[in-house]
Amino acid sequence: MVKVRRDTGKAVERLRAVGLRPTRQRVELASLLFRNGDRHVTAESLHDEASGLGLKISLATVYNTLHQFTHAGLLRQVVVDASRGYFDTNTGDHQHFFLEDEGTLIDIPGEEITVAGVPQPPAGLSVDRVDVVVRVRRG
Amino acid sequence: MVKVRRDTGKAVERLRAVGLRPTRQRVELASLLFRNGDRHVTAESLHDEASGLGLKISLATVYNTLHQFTHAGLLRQVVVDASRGYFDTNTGDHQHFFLEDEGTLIDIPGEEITVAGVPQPPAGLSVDRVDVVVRVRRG
DNA sequence: CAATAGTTTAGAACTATTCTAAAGTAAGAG
DNA sequence: CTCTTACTTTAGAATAGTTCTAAACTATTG
Ligand SMILES: [Mn+2]
Ligand SMILES: [Mn+2]
Ligand SMILES: [Zn+2]
Ligand SMILES: [Zn+2]
Repeated sequence: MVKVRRDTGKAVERLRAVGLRPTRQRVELASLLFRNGDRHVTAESLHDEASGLGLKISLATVYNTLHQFTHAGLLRQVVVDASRGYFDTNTGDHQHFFLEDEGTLIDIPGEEITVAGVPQPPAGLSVDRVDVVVRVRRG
Repeated sequence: MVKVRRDTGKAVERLRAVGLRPTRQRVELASLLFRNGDRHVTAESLHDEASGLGLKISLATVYNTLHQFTHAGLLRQVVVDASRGYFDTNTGDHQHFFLEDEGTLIDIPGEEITVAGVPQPPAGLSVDRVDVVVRVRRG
């Protein structure tokens, strides 16, 4: 008989696959982040969520973990707000609606949206990525 | 005989036109910002520039002034970096290259670049603006 | 188990930005 | 002009998000 608290197995595998030790904290955060579909979190929102579920983890570790996951390719960062950093579990080609009133992000699939007419970058530089943010408000 | 230290007259007019008192500090900053073509500044870069020219102005006033100019429609803000806020003297329709290594912005005219296929925003919300950031690096 | 490299964390430190409240100044009235 | 007042500037304190430090802890391997 195996005792399973949560769907922790997949998280452990996922961590091992990218060369990260499956510590309790990393497994718990990975479970929260990758359980369902795509998510957009800030360090503090994720920390609050974990704390609210009774998980014991420091904010510093949440920051460390989000960066490690990002460097491992499990997450990407999204810049939409000068005062908060967002992390996105969807690392594929896509763009965002940003609800300025709520501070929330909604994905726009990469197949739906297109950017045309990007001029050639200045000499010696190459395009790293093209980000589109559609800012929306009530009204 | 009129003593003119700088091209200060246009700045004074511009401030009066938007209902801002032409104080020494606002006139000096407006002169720096709007003298030549388009500029992209951070509060600190503008403060450094002013200080370097021997102008006496506090960083708090630079922040105040940049926000007042923005609210008056003389500037707009650009979000490209989670750790710094940029202000843009070009308030027209355009997008940006962001040189991630240097932290500098280059305009892309609005007529050159196009975004197609933006889905309808969620119910009750309307599009405020669409921002495109083309992130470029050496290589 | 023991040894060790990697990890977590409390709290200090940092950085960009905003706030406070006291001193200074532009603008209109007289 | 000069007075009066509302607006402005500013030094320094305060915030907020994030990173750093270094000491305690733990996953992994032999
Ligand atoms: Mn990083
Ligand atoms: Mn503002
Ligand atoms: Zn996304
Ligand atoms: Zn611009």
